[in-house]
Amino acid sequence: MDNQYNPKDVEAKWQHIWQEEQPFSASVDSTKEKYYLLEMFPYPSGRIHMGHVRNYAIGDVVARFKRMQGFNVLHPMGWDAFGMPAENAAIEHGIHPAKWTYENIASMRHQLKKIGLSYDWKREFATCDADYYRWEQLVFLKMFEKGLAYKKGSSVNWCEDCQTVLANEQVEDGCCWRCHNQVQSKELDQWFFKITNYADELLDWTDKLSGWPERVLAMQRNWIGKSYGCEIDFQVAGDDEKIKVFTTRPDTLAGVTFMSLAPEHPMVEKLVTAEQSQAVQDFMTTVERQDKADRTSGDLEKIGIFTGSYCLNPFNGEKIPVFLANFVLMGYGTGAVMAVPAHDQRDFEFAKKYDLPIRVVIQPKDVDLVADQLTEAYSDPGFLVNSDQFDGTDNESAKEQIAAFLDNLGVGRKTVNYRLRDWGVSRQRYWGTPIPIIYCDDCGAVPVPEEDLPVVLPTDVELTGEGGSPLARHQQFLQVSCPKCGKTARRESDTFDTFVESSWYFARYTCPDYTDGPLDKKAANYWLPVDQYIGGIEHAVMHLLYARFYTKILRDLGLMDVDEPFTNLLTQGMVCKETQRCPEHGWLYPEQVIDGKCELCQQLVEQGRTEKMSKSKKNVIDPNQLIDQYGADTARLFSLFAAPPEKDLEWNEQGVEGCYRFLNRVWRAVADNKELITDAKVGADISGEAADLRRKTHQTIKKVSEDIDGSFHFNTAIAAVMELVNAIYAFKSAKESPGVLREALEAVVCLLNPFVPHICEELWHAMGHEEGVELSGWPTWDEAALVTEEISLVVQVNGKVRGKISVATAAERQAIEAEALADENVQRFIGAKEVCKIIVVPGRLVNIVVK
RNA sequence: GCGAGAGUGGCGGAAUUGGUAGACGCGCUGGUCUUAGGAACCAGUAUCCUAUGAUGUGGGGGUUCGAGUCCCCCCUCUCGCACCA
Repeated sequence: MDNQYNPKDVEAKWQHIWQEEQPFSASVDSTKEKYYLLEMFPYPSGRIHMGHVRNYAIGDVVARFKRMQGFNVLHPMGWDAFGMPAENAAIEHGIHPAKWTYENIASMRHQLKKIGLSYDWKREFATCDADYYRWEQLVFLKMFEKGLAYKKGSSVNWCEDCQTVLANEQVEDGCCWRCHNQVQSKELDQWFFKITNYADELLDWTDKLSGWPERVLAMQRNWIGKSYGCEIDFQVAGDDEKIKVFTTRPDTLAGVTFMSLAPEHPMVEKLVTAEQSQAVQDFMTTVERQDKADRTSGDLEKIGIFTGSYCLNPFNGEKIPVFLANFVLMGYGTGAVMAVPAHDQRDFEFAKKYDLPIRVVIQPKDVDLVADQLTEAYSDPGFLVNSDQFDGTDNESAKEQIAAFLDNLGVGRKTVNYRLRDWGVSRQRYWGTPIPIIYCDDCGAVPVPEEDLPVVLPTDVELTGEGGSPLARHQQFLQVSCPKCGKTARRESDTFDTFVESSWYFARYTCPDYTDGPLDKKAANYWLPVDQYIGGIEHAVMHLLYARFYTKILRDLGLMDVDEPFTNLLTQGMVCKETQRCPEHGWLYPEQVIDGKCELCQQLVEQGRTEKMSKSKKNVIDPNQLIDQYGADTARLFSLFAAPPEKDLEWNEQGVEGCYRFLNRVWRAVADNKELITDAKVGADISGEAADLRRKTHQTIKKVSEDIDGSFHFNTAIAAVMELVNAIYAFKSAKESPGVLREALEAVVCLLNPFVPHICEELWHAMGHEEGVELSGWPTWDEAALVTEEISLVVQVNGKVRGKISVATAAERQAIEAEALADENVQRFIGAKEVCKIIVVPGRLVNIVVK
């Protein structure tokens, strides 16, 4: 072997071998315990960035570790290939989205292979492959059949100039990102998935996903937003119509002094009287303007307007005014709120502003609330007052009793409300999965017959960014005959939200080549659920919730038998770097700064905050350059060593060099001792320095095993191996005990293999092994080697360290106490004081308590 | 405002059940070897101090023989949600 560590040659060699021999391809084997490891697949933007390197390095550690432990590991990779950037590239550069996407995939695949990740590349697919999305179309048809996919009107951002629908991220300050025209809202008929049917199951399982970070579960619970309450009908005065409200506080019903409706409420037109018509018009204009301007800004002033109508409180028949209020949302509850100013802060502020009555109906025990002296709403528990037969009842039981009372009268009922809305999946875009529906004037929305799938996305389109989706103008695509009646019909031109593809790709990896349906049930049931899923926290709600929902859909369609897709979830932190700025040239790339000066004008560079690596701030490190300079193993090692996976990682060039130095040390440790350790065995009786190194070796095996397994403390695992390497360098009895040295070196190579696989394979073979290091298995520690004859204990006097003693491992308590008391410095601190207690913590310390 | 998490040397970060605070790495200091070194190796590196001594894990209380760790109050920061009726 070479005396010099040369990462380029070593990495090229092993990557070639892995390419040829495919040692990481997995197959169903019911005799072995499976382990499905998955990292969130990337969008093929064209370039790998440091966030990817970190994400995939973390995953690869687990994959290689589990494989060494003997698990049957599935570790696939693919491409989340539909989406807007491909269309934008087409508009800007005239490249077809398909060409752009597949070229990006090819270059990113090449980059990923240079990192040396242990993927089963045979399972790779892109979601824009018709072989993938055809099954998504089939699942959609089944969902349509079961009423889980349905159509309803919904508004989108619309640019009149470009004649196109805009995604939220294409709207900047209420204007179109391309032409800066004011964005309008437009009502379109769109497809929805009935995720609300699964709201309870999705919520209930959040208590059972013990392998997920608590904050992700909290975010999902919050998102689902289940609340228990009551729906109450308020009769409109002088009319048959009723206004339905949802409230979580039926106990405050007697305190209702007005009603607030969302400005978009369907009954508004009917309720507004002639006298109020102009005022309401003005109000509506204000609110519309506000809506756009305030989407990004914070608090909004609470404003409202009287409709001129009244409704009746079903509890006491009181006539109360109906207002429109800007803070009432049509999307939550029923879009109408019974206002109780004494006990709800928003209602309180509103009542104060418009001089509406306030009536206290909940009294706390200790203070006496007086309506016109309140400075804020009282929303804590208490007893009912001003509520007729319910006076004196505590408000918690009053919730039940009043709900029952209303139910009896037929004007109210207990209900459950969710913040979660159904999932809108229609996108007026080209680069996505076509929705397999045909519209017929006579038959309505007709599903494409299964045998006609896939509905293939046509490639002969022109993207201009104007005039809406190219599919909506593509006559050959649009014109079909109705599958039911044969008449001329029109194909759906919308495509799916790309979150649909990412909601089941993990299942398709278990059987990517299956041609008889979306999933090979046997393979899916063997591999799923994913044992460990790894990705960014930014997907905490949308992607992860949709994937959970879709899993339940696939289960209920009988395609597989799992309830939840991901048993354990790891959300890794961002990769950050210090920003640098030139007073004249703005943000600078790291390589533009030479000795703290701007390369363009020699001015002193200002050091900015450490922020997430991003092109716009130019605080980026290109993984390709890094790998060229130091090799993939160094890049991997640094991203695993500098911070625990779930925390943000601060990039530091000197830290990278430190990792490179460490790998050099490891290399030399083997190279320098190669002859000496050939065929060396651990001797029968070893003592002194050799026993110490052997203990260190086995301690390290234990520590690294425990740090990786389950807890992902990669940084401390690597630190432990560094200590072992330091011990190897300090070992002076190599000639006498080459076997102990060999054992230590082999441990280093095995333990490091999941982190830096190229160098480890090379060193493993250099040490004379025929088989690969992965096949050698994960090393196990020998408890006997951990035992020492003597241990060192700390002696404290009143909790402060005053000395150190060395005692036999098996020493009795009495002997330890005596030894501790005999220590000279300890005696000095005891002095004339009385020893009242001696605490002995085995293996740790002795604490002498004196008075 | 609500929810979640965090605050430890010059820096990134370590510290099972409460049990030697600062592992490991970076940086820095000194040394060895070298024509030279930004290579390699060795030693040192929380603060104060003459000290075998005192202080020290955001601040203030408390529990304990003993608190970075447990309890109470407060401060700061990060993330998520935000008029949710």
